[in-house]
Amino acid sequence: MLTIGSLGKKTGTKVQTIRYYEQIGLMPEPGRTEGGQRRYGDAEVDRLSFIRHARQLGFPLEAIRELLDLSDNPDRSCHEADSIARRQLKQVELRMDRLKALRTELKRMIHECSGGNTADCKVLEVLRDHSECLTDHNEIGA
Amino acid sequence: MLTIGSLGKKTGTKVQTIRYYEQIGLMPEPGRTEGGQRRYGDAEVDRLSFIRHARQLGFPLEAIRELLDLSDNPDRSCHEADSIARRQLKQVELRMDRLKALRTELKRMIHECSGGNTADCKVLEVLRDHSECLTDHNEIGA
DNA sequence: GCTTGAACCTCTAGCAACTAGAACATTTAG
DNA sequence: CTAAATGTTCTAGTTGCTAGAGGTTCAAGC
Repeated sequence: MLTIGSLGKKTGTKVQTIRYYEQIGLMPEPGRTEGGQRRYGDAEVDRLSFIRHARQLGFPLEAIRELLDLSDNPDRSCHEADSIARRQLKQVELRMDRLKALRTELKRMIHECSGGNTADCKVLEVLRDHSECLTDHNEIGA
Repeated sequence: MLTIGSLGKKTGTKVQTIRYYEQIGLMPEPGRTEGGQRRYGDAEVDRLSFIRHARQLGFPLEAIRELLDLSDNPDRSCHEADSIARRQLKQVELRMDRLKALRTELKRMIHECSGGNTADCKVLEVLRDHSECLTDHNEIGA
């Protein structure tokens, strides 16, 4: 039986985060000692590892909730899990495209900075006048 | 003189967002009508456009605050604006690297999904066992 | 058995950058 | 003059945690 601290160490998760996952129903309410401290078993280690791994891959918690649900029902179709993963891939690709445009613009901005005073600073100039931009960048909402 | 709604339309900003920027001191307190409604002039259009454009390039509001400050003082060195932009570029490149690793892993996951039931779903399997991963992906904190 | 210190407990509030809604006031066009 | 559109303030919600206050429990050493 593991304390919350050792579970955290085993899975690379902060203690607060584990309690947060419990609060939002992503982790089950574990058993407690007489004194009221949480104690975890192997199933919880697996579940938390799953969650953390999915988070590292950028899945939002709601998607992870669905994936856990699918994982708990081995007879359901794999199709749903597949489509969640595809959705996530789309998100990642969308964000990559946006970042690519941003990088282009930022590089151009910096490249042309001559180093005088701000009156003729290229960085500020570009920010002042969007029409100087070549790419269609929009990071807001990414 | 523009109402807050027309300023929003002109700059592609939601009304609430403009008020939020005012609240955190990024936009100045504008003049008001007798009835208490905000009215804006050209200077505010420029300032808000600057903010929005910087946001589109992913600059955090605190960086934008500094950039606006520099923009307001034309005799200060361009160097600071330049280094803020360079910092932003670093961030963008870091995030791109992470996303690249994520994409690789997600693609591999989906590619190998055979389409049966979840008992032998590759997506879930990969999430369960990190050791199946080839790349060092970590999107958390990105 | 007792003490001590690390780790645990709950609860609240904070982060970024907005967004949404309630409940009410003002402005403007017909 | 009325009605609709737009404005006002205030509060709370979003995502995914993180930090702190103030108190309790556990395990080890003596």
